[in-house]
Amino acid sequence: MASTLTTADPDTAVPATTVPAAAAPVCCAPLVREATDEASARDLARTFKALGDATRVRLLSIVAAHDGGEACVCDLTEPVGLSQPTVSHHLKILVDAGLLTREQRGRWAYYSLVPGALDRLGRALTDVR
Amino acid sequence: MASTLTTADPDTAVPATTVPAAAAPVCCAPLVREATDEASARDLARTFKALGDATRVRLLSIVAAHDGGEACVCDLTEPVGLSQPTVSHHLKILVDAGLLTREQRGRWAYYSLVPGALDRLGRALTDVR
DNA sequence: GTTGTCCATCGAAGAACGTCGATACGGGGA
DNA sequence: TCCCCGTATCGACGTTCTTCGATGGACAAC
Repeated sequence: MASTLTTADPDTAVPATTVPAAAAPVCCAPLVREATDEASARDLARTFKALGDATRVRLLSIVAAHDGGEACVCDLTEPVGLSQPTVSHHLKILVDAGLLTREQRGRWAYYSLVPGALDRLGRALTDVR
Repeated sequence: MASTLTTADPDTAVPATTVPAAAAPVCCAPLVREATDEASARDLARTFKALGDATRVRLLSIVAAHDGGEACVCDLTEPVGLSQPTVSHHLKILVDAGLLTREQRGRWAYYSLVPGALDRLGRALTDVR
């Protein structure tokens, strides 16, 4: 007890751990007023986890700052000071998170930012406010 | 080879792995045009890592949506369905990341969002573009 | 003073992560 | 055709993370 005396917990807290989605009781839901549901939180966390490593942040930044907004693996191993397999591993994580795209051209694999990905993520952050 | 023919790598890439900071060659640095340096990347990644867990995203959201924008631990254990020590642990991580503040009032510890933290983080994201 | 409640810390167990060397695949050039 | 070069994948190792139960400290009520 004492957990239900501060707000209307029985409305959302009790089923919040198991409720899948849906609902949207009233119109124009005020941002994330009723707290992000479990599925959305998992999706958001998945993307943030991809950015939760200094090497990957640097890779993203280097790719963005590179000529034409794209770079191959051979351009990235030296700046981050890691082995080629490790860089490939990090790039795959960024691709899986929807932040980078991979395009094979001849022998080289070129990575570039997904256009609206970072903006969308940034907007999700200000929504949680 | 082949790694230096696409851009001016020798200018920044070679010492980029060891250079601490400073520099700022010209005025008004164009956002993160020359790629985020190692220290900034580490700071950013530290914050993103704090958001890289679904439980912590939900905690942040629940706190924000709570009455007065604050909540005590007893309000949070039930919605996320985890033990009290685990919730305390996650809250500490969010506080250490500068996303939440803790205020002790009587027996209760109230957590609330740090005002500009999420906005600042969101702006850092759009800057990397 | 004693008891009960709220919360943080401690120690441990299991899972996940970052990194590497070795290896395999695939396309270009000789 | 054969070899070289750029990447991805595999297996392994050490570290970090998530979670729990148990414990201890602080405050309020009796």
